[in-house]
Amino acid sequence: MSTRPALASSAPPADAPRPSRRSRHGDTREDREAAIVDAGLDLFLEKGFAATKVDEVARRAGVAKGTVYLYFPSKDDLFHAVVRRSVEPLIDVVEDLAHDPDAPASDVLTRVFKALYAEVVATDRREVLRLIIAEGGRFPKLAAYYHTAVVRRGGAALRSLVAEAVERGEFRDGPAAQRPEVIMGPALLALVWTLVFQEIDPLDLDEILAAHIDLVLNGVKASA
Amino acid sequence: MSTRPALASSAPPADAPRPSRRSRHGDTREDREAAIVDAGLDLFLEKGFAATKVDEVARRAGVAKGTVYLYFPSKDDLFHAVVRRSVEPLIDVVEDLAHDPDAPASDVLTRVFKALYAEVVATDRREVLRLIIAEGGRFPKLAAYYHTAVVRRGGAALRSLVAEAVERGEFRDGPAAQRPEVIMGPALLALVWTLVFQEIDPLDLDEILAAHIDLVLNGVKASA
DNA sequence: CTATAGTGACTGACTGGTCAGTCATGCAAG
DNA sequence: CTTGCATGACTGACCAGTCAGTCACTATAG
Repeated sequence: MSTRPALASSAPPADAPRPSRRSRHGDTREDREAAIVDAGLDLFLEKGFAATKVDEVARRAGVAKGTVYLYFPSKDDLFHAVVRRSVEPLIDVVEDLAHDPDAPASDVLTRVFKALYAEVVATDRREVLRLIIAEGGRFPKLAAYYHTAVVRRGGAALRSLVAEAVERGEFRDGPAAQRPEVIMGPALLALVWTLVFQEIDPLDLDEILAAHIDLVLNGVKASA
Repeated sequence: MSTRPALASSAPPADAPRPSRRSRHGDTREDREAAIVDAGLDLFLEKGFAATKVDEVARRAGVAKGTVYLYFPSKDDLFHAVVRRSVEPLIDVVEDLAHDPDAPASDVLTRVFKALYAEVVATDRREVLRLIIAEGGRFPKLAAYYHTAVVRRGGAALRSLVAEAVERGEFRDGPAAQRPEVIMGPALLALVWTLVFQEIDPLDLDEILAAHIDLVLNGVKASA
């Protein structure tokens, strides 16, 4: 396992272009893996980790249970892949919006809030957060990944946005400007509310978004 | 089996004072039930519903598995009892603080925020919210209970507090005052952050509390 | 007061069912 | 023919819920 035998004459070079043989059913290795992850995404989001059966994921992906284990060593690993797959697209969207150094910070924030409500809170993507909260305790690596991929990156962007606005005199300095994470709070509230009470007492997201923007901008703007 | 013989002369009257026999081990029925709920509380909070074994709850409560089923018809019912038990104390604490019609609303809010951070966000009680979020989907009754017991009640109190402050001219009217739920957002953010990222990147709750108060009060206060 | 029958709280081995992960076999592509 | 992907029946572990039996205590009889 440690050293290769020296006689490796006809051994394929390490950088062999991977035959990439088509699978039995005519699709590529990547297609199948994606199908499995997609099926897992649906089911994990819908039912959580424990209640989702590997067999079910396999059937929804159109493969047999054993096939799942050709692509992922365990249910845990499949779960990680699923979360990664569902988080990554989010990041790019938001990062694009936030990077606009010349616009007033209040415009940038408004735009980001609107995007978050429309693209996350109001869609099934919010379920990702349920997974993170629910399973984060049992999968510390999951929490760590999410922290690195989303929280740390988003926090840094937010921090610099606000710091610049303070310097420019657009925002008031103070405890809130020092801890700009708090301004995302109302969006999280809307998200969690929707997750838990959607059926019982659905939130009017437009109103909440307006209230959020109103509260935050008045809370941090330098007094006129 | 169906009817008693008519001669039941010395039958005890229906209103007999219930001997209230002590249980085999010398403690009362209520003691044992409480012990089981307490054990369940620990374990459900720590591991979630699916990962907690009834046998484990029983052992921690110092009884046999079968005994649990003498007190609760199913694991689900035990779970409900556990959540109810852990939520009820919270409500009273906060409700007391909030009811102070003569104080300025900003003082009342500050007091409530401080209490929430100290009594919930900074303690194991925050785990209750993880349960609600994680299992709310699979137990709609749980979400409904929490909504009635906590959200609806708290929301009503908050709404009237803010409405009065607006009338008095202390708070500015506007979208935020119309949807005062949003002002609780940062506390929820702190709570969820702590739940998920405690180990990785712990939050300085004092700073966040200060930022929260700063943001919210400046966000809703009528301009001087 | 002692002996005996009655009560019901408590126990834990057992059952039936579920499910993650394995592996002998089949089969299509090269 | 050979290679290695794909299959799904199978295994072993696990666990919610059950129930026949035990035992501490109570009530009544002698």
